[in-house]
Amino acid sequence: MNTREDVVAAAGRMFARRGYQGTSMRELGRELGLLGSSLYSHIGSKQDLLVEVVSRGEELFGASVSRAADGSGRERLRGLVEGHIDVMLDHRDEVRTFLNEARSLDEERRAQVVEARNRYEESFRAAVRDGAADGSLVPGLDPALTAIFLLSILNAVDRWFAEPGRLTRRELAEAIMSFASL
Amino acid sequence: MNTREDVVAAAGRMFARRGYQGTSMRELGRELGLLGSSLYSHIGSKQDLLVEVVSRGEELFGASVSRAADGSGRERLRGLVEGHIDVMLDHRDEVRTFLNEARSLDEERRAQVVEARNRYEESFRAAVRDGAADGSLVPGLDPALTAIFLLSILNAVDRWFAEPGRLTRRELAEAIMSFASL
DNA sequence: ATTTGACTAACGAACGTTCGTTCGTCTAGA
DNA sequence: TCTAGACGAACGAACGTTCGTTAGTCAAAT
Repeated sequence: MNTREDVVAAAGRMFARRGYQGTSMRELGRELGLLGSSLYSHIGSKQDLLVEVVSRGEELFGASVSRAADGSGRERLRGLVEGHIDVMLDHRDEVRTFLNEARSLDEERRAQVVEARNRYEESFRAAVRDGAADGSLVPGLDPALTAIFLLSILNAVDRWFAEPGRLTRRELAEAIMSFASL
Repeated sequence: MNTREDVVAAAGRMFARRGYQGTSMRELGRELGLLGSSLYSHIGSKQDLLVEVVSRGEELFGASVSRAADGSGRERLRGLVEGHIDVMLDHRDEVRTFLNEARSLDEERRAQVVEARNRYEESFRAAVRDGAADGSLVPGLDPALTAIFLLSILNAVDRWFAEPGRLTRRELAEAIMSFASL
C-alpha cells in the first residue's frame, strides 16, 4: 500500500533521473507497482508533483541558510558550504529536480524559484562581504564572483562525489574553501 | 527556404531552452515557419538531430583542447580555461545540449559522450600535473579536484555571464584562475 | 527535366487525465 | 458487540490530445 508520500518520493527519484518531461505517469506508477491512473488517488496532477518536489528542494536550502546564521563572515560561509554539501548529498533527488526541472514549472512558480535562488546566493555574498569587513576573510574579494564560483562548484558536487570515497564531506568542504583560498 | 543547417541550428536552440523531450517536432517546425512533418525533408529522425547537435558540442571542446597543446602546464591550463569560456559563449545552444541532454541519447552514443568528457577532463588534470612538475604552478595541487572544480565553474558560466557586462571574457578567465590561486 | 523543399493527410502509439467501480479498513452509533 | 457508512487505495477502460513519423503530391528553382 502506497501513501502520498511514497508517490512524491518516487516522483523526485524519476524526475531527477529522467527529467519531468521524460517521466510518464504510467512509468511512475510502475515504479510503485501501480497503474498510472491510480496515482490520482494521491495527487491532483503531474504538475502538482513537480511543484511539491521542487518546493522541498527550495525549503532544504532555506533551512540550511537558517542554520548558518551566526558567527563571523568566514564561519557563516563555511557553514553555508557545509550545509549545501549536506543538502545535496542527503536529498539528491529533490535537489536535482529543484536545480534542473524548474523550467517545467508554470511561469509564476518558476519566478518564485528564481527569487529563492537569488536570496540564497545573496546569503553567500553577504557572508563574503561581512567576512571582509570583520577581518575573518582576506579583503579585496569580489562577493558576487565568489558566490557564483562557490555555488557553481557546490551545485555540481552530486555529479561526482561518492560516499565512501577519497574524501569525507568535511574534507570536501575544506578542499573547496582552500581551493578558493578562504 | 530552409536548409538542413537551419534545422539543426534551430534544434540546438530549442533543445537548449526546453530540452530534447520538451521539444516537439511541430514546435521545431513552427520555429522555422514549417510544419513538423516538413522537417523530414531535411533529417531522418528527431534522434538524429540530437546526435548532430551533441556531436558539434563534443567537437568544439575537442578543438579547444587541440588549441591549448603547447607551453608550460600553467599556460596550457589557462588556454583550456579561455578556450572553454569561448566555446561556451560562442556556442551556447550546442554546449547546453551537449551538457544537459546527453541522457536522451541511446546508450551507445551516450557512452561515447561520457568518454569524450573524461578525455577532456583528463587534459585539465594533465595540465595541472605538468604545471606542478615544470614549476609553472605551485606544487601540492590535487589534479583531480582542481580539474573538477574548474570545470564546475566553467560549465556554469553561460548561466550568468553576459556580454557586454562587468567583465570581459579575458577578465573572467583571469578571475577564475586567480580564484583558484593558479 | 530533375531535384529540392514544402505541403496535406494520415498512421499507430503514447500522453495526462477522468470515470465508475471494487475492496478493504476504520469509526460511530445502535 | 455488531453493524452502517465513510474513506483510502487501487483497478481497468476510455477520453481527447499530442507525439514522432510516413506517404504521396506539388510548385519552384536549377
